[in-house]
Amino acid sequence: MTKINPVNILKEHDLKHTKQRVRVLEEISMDEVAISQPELEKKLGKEIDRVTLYRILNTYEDKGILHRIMDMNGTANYAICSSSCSEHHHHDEHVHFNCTSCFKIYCLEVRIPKIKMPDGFTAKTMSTTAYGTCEKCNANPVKPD
Amino acid sequence: MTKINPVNILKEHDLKHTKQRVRVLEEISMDEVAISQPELEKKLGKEIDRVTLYRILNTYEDKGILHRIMDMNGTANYAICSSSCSEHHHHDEHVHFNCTSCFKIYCLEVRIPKIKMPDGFTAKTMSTTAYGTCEKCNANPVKPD
DNA sequence: CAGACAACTGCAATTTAATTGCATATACTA
DNA sequence: TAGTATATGCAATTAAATTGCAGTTGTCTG
Repeated sequence: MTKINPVNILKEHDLKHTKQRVRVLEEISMDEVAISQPELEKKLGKEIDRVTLYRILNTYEDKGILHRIMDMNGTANYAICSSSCSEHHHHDEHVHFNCTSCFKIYCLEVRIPKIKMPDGFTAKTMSTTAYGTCEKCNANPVKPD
Repeated sequence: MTKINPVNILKEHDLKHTKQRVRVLEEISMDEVAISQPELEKKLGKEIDRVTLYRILNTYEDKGILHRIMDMNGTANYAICSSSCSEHHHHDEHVHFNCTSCFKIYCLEVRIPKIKMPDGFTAKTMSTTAYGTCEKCNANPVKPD
């Protein structure tokens, strides 16, 4: 995962520079895996109001700064978008890996293969998630934190 | 979509035959698209208690009778599993199509292509969803019901 | 650098979704 | 058809998400 600069990202997207917004970006870029809304809330709950967090995440998603990955429970997970994402088009068409042991979600460096749609169906975007055990959990079985 | 017989399905899975369970299967097999929990609740809310519906859906999923597809909003959608599904393994590895206009979810007759995982990652199941406009909405732009 | 405007944040209140416990009703078995 | 196990419905609870609004904080301009 490339090193990101929260302040630049905000500038690039015409967003005001506030400490809450910077903190959210810092936290999300901390780890190379996606982070869930509840985890974020747990980590930032003391500094950032619950509602503000929702709003920041929505703003970031709209602007193409984050992409959102739903896990099997319908919980939102967030990861930094690659630089080619824009407000109007997300280029997050890589495969995600959802570990069923530690529940982490990884953005893999694997593109989603082209799939031919049946007649009449027009696909704009694709989402693929693999479920299984990740490298860490395969190495040493571990419990979620 | 093959014609299903609710009573047989219940028998095959050692589930008691109740009118609520039959109704849920009837309703879900009505259409060839997956149906969301809220839609089901809207349709069956007069006959079946909200809580009972949750429980029936969970039971069916556990037993491999239904498979659950999460849409972009984290809402659960349900479709009848192909007959090869069992309690311990779902064979629903076909591509889903989520229409962003009418919000229907289709189970396509397209298998998810094999994708090679990075070293250390073991994938047990895969899920692929295409987002776009379905045949009906392509033919005549329409609003969701 | 100060003032003004627009936008963001936090709090309170509300809405919506999901879960749990328990009493009653219902299916299956002998 | 009586007995038992299980499913259902209701009430209450817990959790998640949204909305409105007042007060605060950034940014721009003069």
